[in-house]
Amino acid sequence: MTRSQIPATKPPRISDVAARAGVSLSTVSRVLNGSTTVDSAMADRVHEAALALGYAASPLARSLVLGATQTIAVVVPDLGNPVFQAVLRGLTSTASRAGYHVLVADSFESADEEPELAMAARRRCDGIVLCAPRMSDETLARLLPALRPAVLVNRSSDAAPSVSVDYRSGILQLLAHLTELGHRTISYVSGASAAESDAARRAGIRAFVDDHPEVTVREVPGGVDFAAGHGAADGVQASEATAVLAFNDLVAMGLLSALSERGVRVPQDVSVTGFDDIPFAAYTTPPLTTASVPVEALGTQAADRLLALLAGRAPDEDVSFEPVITVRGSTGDALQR
Amino acid sequence: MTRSQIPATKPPRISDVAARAGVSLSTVSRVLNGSTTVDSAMADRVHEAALALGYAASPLARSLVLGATQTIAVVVPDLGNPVFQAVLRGLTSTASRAGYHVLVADSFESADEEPELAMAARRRCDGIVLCAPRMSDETLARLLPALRPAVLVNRSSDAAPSVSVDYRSGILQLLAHLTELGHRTISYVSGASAAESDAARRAGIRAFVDDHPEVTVREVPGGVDFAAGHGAADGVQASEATAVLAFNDLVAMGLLSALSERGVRVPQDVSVTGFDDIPFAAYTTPPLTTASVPVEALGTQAADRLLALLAGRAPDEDVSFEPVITVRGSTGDALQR
DNA sequence: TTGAAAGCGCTACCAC
DNA sequence: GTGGTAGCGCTTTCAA
Repeated sequence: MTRSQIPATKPPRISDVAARAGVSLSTVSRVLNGSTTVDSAMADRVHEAALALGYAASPLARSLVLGATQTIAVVVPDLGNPVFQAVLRGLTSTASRAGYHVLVADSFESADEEPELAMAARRRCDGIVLCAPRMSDETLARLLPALRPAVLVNRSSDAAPSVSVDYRSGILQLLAHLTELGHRTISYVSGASAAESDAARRAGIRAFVDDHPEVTVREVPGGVDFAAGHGAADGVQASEATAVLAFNDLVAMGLLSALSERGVRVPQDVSVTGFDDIPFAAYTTPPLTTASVPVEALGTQAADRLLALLAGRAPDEDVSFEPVITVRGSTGDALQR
Repeated sequence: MTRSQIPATKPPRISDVAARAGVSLSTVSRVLNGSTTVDSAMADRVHEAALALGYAASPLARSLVLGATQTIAVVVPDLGNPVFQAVLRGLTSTASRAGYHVLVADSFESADEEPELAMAARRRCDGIVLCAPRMSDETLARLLPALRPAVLVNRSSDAAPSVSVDYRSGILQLLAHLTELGHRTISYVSGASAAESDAARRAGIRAFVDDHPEVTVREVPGGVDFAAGHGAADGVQASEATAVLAFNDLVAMGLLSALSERGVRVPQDVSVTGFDDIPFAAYTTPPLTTASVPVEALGTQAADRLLALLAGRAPDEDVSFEPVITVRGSTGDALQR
């Protein structure tokens, strides 16, 4: 190949700048870090030399001596999930404003590899944001001391600050909405059973059913993505429910798709709700009734807490966002059946 | 706060392992890097000590001495765009399989800050993948030598390998499809005018119109997201076109939404096409006819090339993916009008 | 085969 | 105010 991929010249080092400016390394370092008072003529010469050479201190060397990398890591279970994409986005935005870089690690839904992945990421930076919904409490507890400073997303611990969503509240609102429409037999297409967020939805369902004996909710095994929703169609039809609560919007969309293939009309034959209100929920056929979650805020707030920790400040209290339900076309009156 | 966020103990250093195993630093390093032959009894002692101490070499220190960080960076203009999300996903998957970490930098559509952002990211890692559709050729040419090794996404250069999409071909296929349906007056809702991918679409349109004098294509200023598509509805209606080519799926979805609000039926009143075939394009109302782009492959192929460069191998030839059009419900016969 | 020591590039302490 | 110099934690010659 004709195009060389090796940088033409190695980047200049601090000694090059010192030599060119005719001063010591220490002086260059001082000038460039704007610390102590330096003779202004000297400072000028240093700046001039640095500029001419295109010098910038090696972040690697600085990090080693300073003990700080100006980088934070985020571990997510699936970068293909709009929720984690939004978290990453919020995180990146807040981190970069504070001069921090972001290292991203995708565990590809493999809870087994998460501890190692998190540790590896953590060792190359100053702190970590962990989105590990399926990691066991024991593993998390064992891991956290080595990960600190760390912030948790969607799970709580007394060993680290956290930001989460009140899934229980969201599911209660969704159930109230469906009940109001006259639905009495409802299916819940569940998510990953090990996840705290699935447990929270279940708890909400139990609480609601206890208060409303006339309502029956049956669980249909699901998952967290399109395919899981699509595959749950059999179970949903078998349940004879008039409405179904899908674990999240992705599952709801997969279900919508499978239902449409079978000629089942939504919401005339069955109502469907999602969860999260991802940007595309408004554009499905029919548009999805769902519980809106401020997903990007999850990322910014997690970053805020981690940055506080890194700055030696006390992080804000743990926060739990209340979803707000958004009624669209996928839910309708049970009597229409 | 009761929960300390400072790691209980500083991580063990190589000297701790050496002391515990009763050997020199050099020996520990050799054993752990599996290089030269070492006495097996000694090696055992070292491994034992390392395990007991939970030792892992500081990536920072290793990077400094080795001159390699095992990290690659990716710069994207907008992490909220499904296309770049997919690129990131593909990249992360390939990189992690090769033992590389990924640093992600979002320029938030600010072309001005991209050079600095890219440089800052590049300095902390071994190579970079650049998605900078709006950066000027001059800036790119100036930047590239300092960024190398680098791989470009969706723009070509003789100074770096690249992977891209043949937008021209995709737009030609879309136009052929619409023309076949009888459409003669078509609107093109454009993207960012500085982007090479927009220029490629324009070139396709010009070529098509040259060959098909009976077809007229008028340009309506657009953008790259939902809002841009929504805002283009006025222009589209004013153009009296029977079909519209949206810059991408996001723009198409925004347009679909605005059209629906105005009571314009798709595809009865006007046909709409997108571009990219993002995962949600199949779920819009109506489902979107679009040109499918193997967007995750863009990321994996970019990573492959960068990893080749880093391994001192010759990267594969530049690749240009041919979109394949996927006809769904948003396009229909022009005669239905 | 093993250990001592140099050095990756930088910052910060300590004399001057 | 400025310049030596130790040292961040590690790998890798070079001797022994």
